[in-house]
Amino acid sequence: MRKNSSIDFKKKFSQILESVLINQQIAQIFYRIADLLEIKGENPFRVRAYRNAARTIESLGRNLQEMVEQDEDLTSLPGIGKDLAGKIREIVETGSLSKLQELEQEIPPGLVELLKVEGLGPKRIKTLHDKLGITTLEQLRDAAAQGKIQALPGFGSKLEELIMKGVVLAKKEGRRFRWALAESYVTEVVKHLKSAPGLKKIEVAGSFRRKKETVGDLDILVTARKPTKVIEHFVRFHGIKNIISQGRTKSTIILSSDLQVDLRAVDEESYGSALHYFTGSKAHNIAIRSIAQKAGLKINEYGVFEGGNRIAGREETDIFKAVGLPFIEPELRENRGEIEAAASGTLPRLITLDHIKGDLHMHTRWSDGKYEIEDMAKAAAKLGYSYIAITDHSKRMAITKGLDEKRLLEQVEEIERVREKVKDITILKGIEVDILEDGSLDLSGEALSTLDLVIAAVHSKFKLSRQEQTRRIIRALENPHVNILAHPTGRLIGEREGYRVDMEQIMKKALETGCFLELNAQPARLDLNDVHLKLAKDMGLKIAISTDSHNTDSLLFMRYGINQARRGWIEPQDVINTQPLEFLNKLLKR
DNA sequence: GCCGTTTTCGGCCCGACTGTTTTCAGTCG
Repeated sequence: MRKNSSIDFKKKFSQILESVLINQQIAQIFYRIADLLEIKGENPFRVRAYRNAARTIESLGRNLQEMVEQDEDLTSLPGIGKDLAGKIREIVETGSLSKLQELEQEIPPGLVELLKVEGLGPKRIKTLHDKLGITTLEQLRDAAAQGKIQALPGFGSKLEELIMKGVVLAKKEGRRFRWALAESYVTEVVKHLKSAPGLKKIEVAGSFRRKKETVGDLDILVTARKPTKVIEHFVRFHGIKNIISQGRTKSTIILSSDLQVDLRAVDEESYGSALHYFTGSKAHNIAIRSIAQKAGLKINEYGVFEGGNRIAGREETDIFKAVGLPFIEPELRENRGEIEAAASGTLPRLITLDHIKGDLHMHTRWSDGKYEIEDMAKAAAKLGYSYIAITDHSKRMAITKGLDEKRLLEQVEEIERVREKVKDITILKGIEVDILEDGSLDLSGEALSTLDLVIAAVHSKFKLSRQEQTRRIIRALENPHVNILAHPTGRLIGEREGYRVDMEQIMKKALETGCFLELNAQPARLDLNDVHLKLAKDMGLKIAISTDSHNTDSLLFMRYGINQARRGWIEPQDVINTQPLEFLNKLLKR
């Protein structure tokens, strides 16, 4: 009896395993419930509870499915109480949630889509539904076109116009910009703002300052003699598609790229608190304000207040001081434990670009790179590095002219010649060898044993099941020649999901075999992500931050890798290519 | 729905802008 039910359980498990990554699935269900409850007009704090829980789950390193299986106490997770723990259990065990099904019976699912329309929130959507029976974006568009909306109580012609525009944009909504791309817009907008009359301070806050891998909009904070002048100047930026709002201290524009930019002007005496406030994250801010509240203080973007008196706010550190904490780096401000760490004096001393001593993943003309070994070495030496590794593709990557055993040997000889010519940097002999479908490697052990380091990578068969893909990679890590697993999930931000793997298992295996995981610094990869990095750190697994350069310029991508590493709480000693060559070589002897 | 070194009940971050208003609701971040 018991045995049977456990078999059923396992069967259902594996079905879920096959479908979606369970944590993401659960978070999505909770977000959806929050939207539905909001439209229903439920208690906003209940709505927030679902969103908080979803955020916790998204940034959880552990696999919830395993936690349920091992009967761990889910209520120890922040924002998860008895009720939501039960719901998580239900999702893991049955693959769905009855509460969600009930809500979707009750509320037309199309209404959730309407939330994406600018200017429409739960209250207005409810009115549109109750008075006009609108349940879809199409019906909304038609009603607006027929002038039916402006006649509703609380609505008017302006709002109707806004909705008309909003319906078109709603479909594109949700687009996020890779950090590096956002940076190029930041540069332009900031340059424009700096020519504004009377501008004093300027800083880009928001998720951009937190170095999030993608950015939804830009938040720019300024101080100025006459803020309205700066805002007037702001809305004259050449690349504007649309001005959403323009007030005395605040304005929002949409760039022609569809990137939204918010500008906020504050007084000097409020600059620090405003910077903290607009840097976020929202979850971090709420947590900080709650602490302040308990201490009888009030924190808003204008300062820290006791009674009616501002007692601080000029510097960002003032905010932390007010709640008895040391400064917390922006990259950590996600309410993922940074406040607790600050309180206990265990904040990480985050890695910086200066700590990097070399780059362990790059390509040359021997495969799909654009430059010679010597060019790459000289460019890296200019960056002040003391070593690099040349890691071209192996033969399976035919399209890249990947190396077979014979050409690898030739390349090794070539590296030895270049070593004679370029003396101010050490060139390590490496390879990025393909992991074949069964987990074996694309080159013989004999060939690999001549090298200083071996990076193994998945470049094919992305669609294997989670179990098969995990087994494949684990087998590769068991190969005694392998040192580093490149871009461990294979994702391309905004383009391609990663292949499905059990990252915890992979990390355990890497730790056991003396392998390392790569943080690939290509702006489209940033693979590992912040949550995985934190997991690696917590497990004591070291990483390599590498640019995977195919030309000399992209050696500079290292800084994107550093951004990501900092979001993952990574310190210099967690990274192998911060180490001097001698120690690195020891680490590479597994 | 969560949470608790003043609380197991009664709180839950806080302000700007817009449009529709004649004093404010709704949305947004």
